[in-house]
Amino acid sequence: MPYSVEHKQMSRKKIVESARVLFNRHGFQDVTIEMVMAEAGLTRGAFYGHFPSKEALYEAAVSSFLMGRGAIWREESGVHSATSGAEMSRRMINGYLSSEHLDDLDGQCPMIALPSDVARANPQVRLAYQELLGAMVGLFETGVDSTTGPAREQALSLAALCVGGMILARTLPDSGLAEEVRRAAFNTAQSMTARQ
Amino acid sequence: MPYSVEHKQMSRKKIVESARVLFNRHGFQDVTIEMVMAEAGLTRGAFYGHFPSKEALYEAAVSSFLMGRGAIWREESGVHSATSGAEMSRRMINGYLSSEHLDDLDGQCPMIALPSDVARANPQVRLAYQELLGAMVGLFETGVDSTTGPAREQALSLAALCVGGMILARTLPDSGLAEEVRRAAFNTAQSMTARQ
DNA sequence: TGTACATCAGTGAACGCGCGTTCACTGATGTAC
DNA sequence: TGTACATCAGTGAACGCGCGTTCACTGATGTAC
Repeated sequence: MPYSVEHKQMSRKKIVESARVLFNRHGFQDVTIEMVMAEAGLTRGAFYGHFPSKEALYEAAVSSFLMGRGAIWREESGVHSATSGAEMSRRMINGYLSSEHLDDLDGQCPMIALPSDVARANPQVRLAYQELLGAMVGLFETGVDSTTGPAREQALSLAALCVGGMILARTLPDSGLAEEVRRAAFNTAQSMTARQ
Repeated sequence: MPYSVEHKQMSRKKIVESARVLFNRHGFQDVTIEMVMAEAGLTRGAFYGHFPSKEALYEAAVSSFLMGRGAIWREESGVHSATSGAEMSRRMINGYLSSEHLDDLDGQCPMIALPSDVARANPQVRLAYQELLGAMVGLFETGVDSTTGPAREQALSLAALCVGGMILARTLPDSGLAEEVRRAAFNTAQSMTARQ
């Protein structure tokens, strides 16, 4: 047998990782397979040994966020400790609507980086996006102020506020205004968590 | 002199209108100049008599929303009548977060249709986007519940909620979940307007 | 231990196609006289 | 009023370039004997 299976899996992982970063920064269409493969230390032709098409890579890249940084975030929010839902939500909002996240073009959440790209992509890609939202809403559901309205409704709105605030802040050319939007969303989002 | 100046302006208007609809539906990159010109009843070559480049058309298309349907919306919200700020905001939210707006791929607000495209476009295009947001925030500023926090902060958050909710609803492949997000954002947004 | 061989991840040149842009030309309009 | 002419919006073929995808080939790995 040639090489080891692990070797090929390692290449695949590098390709997905490069793709996630490049797609986040430049969007789906402006990134070429050549760019992704070069970033992964390989050449163009090898790509089709790992993925059937560029769109298949897109799906893998969006999904990978959930297992990568998304998992770290949930961990840091206290998902596996005895942290209350409200405290978890506050921590998540703290990270998600932070200026660090706004500046992190490479590592940002794909929900912020790629909304209109994904809206026009195939169903698999959109499903990967939906799973990201599902993870966020699931966390928020345990931490919103349910005296104001149904917890699920509050959680969905809170997610829309977080994602929407960051998308707007990312898109506005006036960085002062962008920062103002981020801060406003941050404050309002925090006020939607249960106080205790 | 050949033709009339009005004739050329009419062509230009048709081009921008076709572009706005097509960009809204397919995004910037998937729309070709050929498609835009065909929709406007012209041929490819004529384009460069009106615009120096495809990006220049992009800017014009985003801007045109403000003068077109955007103006109608503000009118319908009661901008020029004696309607209270809160009532105006409620009407705007009613239209913006409506299921009709969610289904209107051609006529929708570009803030929803094109966020990640615009985020990577040139500063002029981003400025056109910013002006759309500015118009929305300006209207909301007079109508939010300012007992909860500064009116401007509330207005910015409300805009983020409206735009974010619609972007998510548009992107999710599960239309049931999409509708749930739209409804949640709608209810939360309405509850953020001043009651009186 | 050493040599022949099979496997297959990766290489890199080439193919096809599409699209933004250019440009020489057309023909409708309306002015000049 | 009628005819020649200047203007320029629009036409459509062609150009160039880039990128997704294909494919014949290479060479490193490790097994067979």
